[in-house]
Amino acid sequence: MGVNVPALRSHNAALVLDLLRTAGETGISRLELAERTGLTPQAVSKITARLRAEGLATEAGHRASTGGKPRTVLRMVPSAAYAVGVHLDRDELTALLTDLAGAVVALRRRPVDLGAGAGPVLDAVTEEVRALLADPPGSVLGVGLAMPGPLDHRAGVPGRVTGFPEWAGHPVRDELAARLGLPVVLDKDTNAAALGLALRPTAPGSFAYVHLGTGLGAGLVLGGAPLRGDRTGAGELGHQTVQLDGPPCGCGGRGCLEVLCLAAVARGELPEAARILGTGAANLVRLLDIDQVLLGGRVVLAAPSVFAEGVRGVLAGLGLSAPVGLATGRDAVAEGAAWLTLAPVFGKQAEL
Amino acid sequence: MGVNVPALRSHNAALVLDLLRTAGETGISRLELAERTGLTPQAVSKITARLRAEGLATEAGHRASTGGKPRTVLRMVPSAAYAVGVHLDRDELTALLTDLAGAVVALRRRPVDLGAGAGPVLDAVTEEVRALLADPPGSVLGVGLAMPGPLDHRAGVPGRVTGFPEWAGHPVRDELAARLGLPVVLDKDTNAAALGLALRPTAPGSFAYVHLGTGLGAGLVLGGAPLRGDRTGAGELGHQTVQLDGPPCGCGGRGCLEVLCLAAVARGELPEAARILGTGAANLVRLLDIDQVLLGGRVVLAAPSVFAEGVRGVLAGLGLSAPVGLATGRDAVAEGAAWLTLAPVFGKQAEL
DNA sequence: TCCACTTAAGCAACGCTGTTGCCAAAGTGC
DNA sequence: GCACTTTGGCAACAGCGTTGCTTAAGTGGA
Repeated sequence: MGVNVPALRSHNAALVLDLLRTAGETGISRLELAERTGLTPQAVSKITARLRAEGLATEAGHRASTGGKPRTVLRMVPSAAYAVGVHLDRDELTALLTDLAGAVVALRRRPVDLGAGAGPVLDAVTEEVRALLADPPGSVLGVGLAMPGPLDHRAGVPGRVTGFPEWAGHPVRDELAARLGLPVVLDKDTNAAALGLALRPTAPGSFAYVHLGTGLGAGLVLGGAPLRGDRTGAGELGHQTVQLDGPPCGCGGRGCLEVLCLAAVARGELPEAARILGTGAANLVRLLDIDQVLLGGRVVLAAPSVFAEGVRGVLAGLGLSAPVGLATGRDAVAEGAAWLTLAPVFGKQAEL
Repeated sequence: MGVNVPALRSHNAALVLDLLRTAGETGISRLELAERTGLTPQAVSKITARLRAEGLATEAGHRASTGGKPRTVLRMVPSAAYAVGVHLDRDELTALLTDLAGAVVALRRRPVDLGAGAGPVLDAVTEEVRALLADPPGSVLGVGLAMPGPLDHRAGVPGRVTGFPEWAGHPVRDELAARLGLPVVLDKDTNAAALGLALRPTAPGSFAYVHLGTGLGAGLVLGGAPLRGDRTGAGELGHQTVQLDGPPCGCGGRGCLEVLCLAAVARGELPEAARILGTGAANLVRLLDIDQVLLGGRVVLAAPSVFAEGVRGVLAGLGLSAPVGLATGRDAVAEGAAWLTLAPVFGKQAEL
C-alpha cells in the first residue's frame, strides 16, 4: 500500500506505456505525454528512453513543425511481448495469441464438454496453448483463462458452475500454470470481455457489458476498472428480481431477469426478450450512472439489431441517454482473457 | 496522473495518518505501521516524525515488551483540525462540527423549507455554520454540504430537486464558499452518509447504505471508495424496476422500487414494505457482490427492527450471507458530510 | 540568403524520497 | 550482572523527478 521510489518509477513507466498504447498507430510525442501525465518533459524523456532501451517503444517520424523543432512521434512496439487468451465455454474452447497491443495473432478453436471434468478439459487447453506457442513469437507474458462463473479469481478456482459440480474447487489456475510453465490468471467470462472492452482506446469510463448466451450476466466497468467484488460475484445480472413474486428460478428467487428473458427467447418472442433485457440494462444505467451499454453473447449476436433496438427503446423511454452498442463479436471473451495478463503491464487492475 | 516525489511523500504521509486514525484510542506502533504500509521502519520513523512536528500525531505510552525494547505507541491528535458537516434536508437543517477523528463536537438544528429558495436557505446555513465556528476550535478544514439529489458534485450545483425547481443550477457550493471563506464540498445526502460509514474503522470494503425517507436511495461503497458516477447519479435505487409493467412512476418508468415500497408504507404494511426493500437490497448484493447492507432514513428508523428483520429475511431466503445492519442514527448524513472535507486528509476520494 | 525567433529534447547539477548499515536505548531472562 | 532481543534514530546512499542551461531543428521576415 505504501509507495517507495522504485514503485513510483514503475508506476510512471506503466502510465507512459499505456498512453503509447492508446495512441496506437498514430503515436504520441514526448510533450503530449508530459501534458497528459503531469510530469515534466524531461522526466518523460528519461522514461521513454528507458522504454526504448527495453524495446517497448520506438521513435516513428515527426509531426509537422509549429514554428520550431518538430515533435518526435513515439510508438509502442506491439511485438515486444505476447499473451495468450483462452475462453473455456460450456461446449467450446477458444485459444488465441495476441501481441502487446491486444491484436490477435493466431487463433485455435475446438469443441469441448465441460462436463467431461477438469482433467480432460485442461488437457485440451494445454494442447491448444502449446500449439499456439509452437512457433515461438517472442516473450510470452502469460495466459488468461475465462470461464463461466461463479468462481474465485483471487484463488484461481471455479465455484459451483451450474451443471458441472466436479469443477468446484479444482485448482484450475495453479494446475494450468504448472503444466504450461507460464503465469495463469483466471476470471469470469463476462469480466474478461468487459476488461477487453474497457481497455480499448475509445472506451467510456463506465459501462456494462451485458451478455446473453446460455445464461445472462454482465461485466461492470466503473471508472475504467472492472468491478469484480470480493467473491468475484459482481455482475450477477441474471438473478436480479424484476418481477416481484414472478416465476420461480433455480436460484431460489422469483422473477429473475434471466428466467424471464430466456423464456421469451424460447418462445421466439425476441422483441419481448429485448424489452426485458432493456429493463435490466436500464436498472444498471440508473443504479451505477454508467455511460454506455454493450450487448454481446450468442443470443444477442443471432439477432443483433432486434436486441440493440429493443434495449435502446427501453432506455429512451425512460429518458436515459446512455448509448447502446454491440460488443465486437464471437471472440470478445477470449480477447478479453488475453488482457488479463496484458493489463498489468499498463498499470491496470493492479489487484487481482 | 503521473506521480512525482512530493506526491509520493504526501501519499505515504496520508496513508500513515489514516492508519493512525483507524487505530483510534488504541494507537499503533511504528513497526506495525511499517508492516501495514510495506514501507521500511526507518521510512515510517521519518514520516511519523513529520506528523508529530505538524501536531497531527503524538506518542502515547508503550506496548508490553516481547523480549526487547517495547514498542512506542503513536496516536493521531483529533484536535489538530476540525470540519463542518451540513445536512440540508427538505424540511430540516442540521449543522455540526467534528474533530479530525470525525467525532461530533457541536451540533445545531433548525427547521427550513427548501421550497423557500436558495437565497433564504443559504442564509440559514451561513448563520448556523457561523454560530458553530463562533467559538473558534482551531484549524477548520472546510464545510461538507449534503443535499437530496440529483446534483453535480463536481460542479457543486444541484440539479432538478424534485419539487424544488428553483434550486436547479444554482451555484450552491461556490456561493457558500464565498460567504464563509472556507472550502465547500457538495454531495448527495446518501453519498455523504455512505462516505461517513465507509470511513469507520470497522467498515467492510463494499457495502450499500439504503436510505428510506421521503424518497428511496442508496449510497454505494465499492472497495472502500464511494461510487458516484460521472453525473453523481449512482445509487438511484428508488427507480429500479422490480415489477415489470407495474404501477407507473413519476420518473416515466413502471414498477419502480420507490413507488411500491412507499405505497406499502402509506398503507401501513411495514413488513410488506420491508420485503420489497429487501428485494431491492438483494438485487444490490447480487449485482455488486457487496459485504453488507446498512439501512437508514426516517421511515426505517421509525420501525428499525421491522425493516432489518424483513430485509434480512429476503436475503436469507435467497441464500445471501451479507449481514444487514442499521446506520447509526439521525445525524448519519450530517456526520458523513463532515467527512467530505476530512477524507482528503487521509488520502481518500482524491478525485471529487 | 541570412538571421532572429520558436519549439523540442538532452545534459548536468540538485533536492528530496525511501533504503541500508550501524549503533544507542530499553527491555527480558538465565 | 550479563547475554540477548527488539526498537528506533543517525548518517551515508542510490535513484526518482525537477531545474537551469545548451544543442538541435524547424519557421518566417528582411
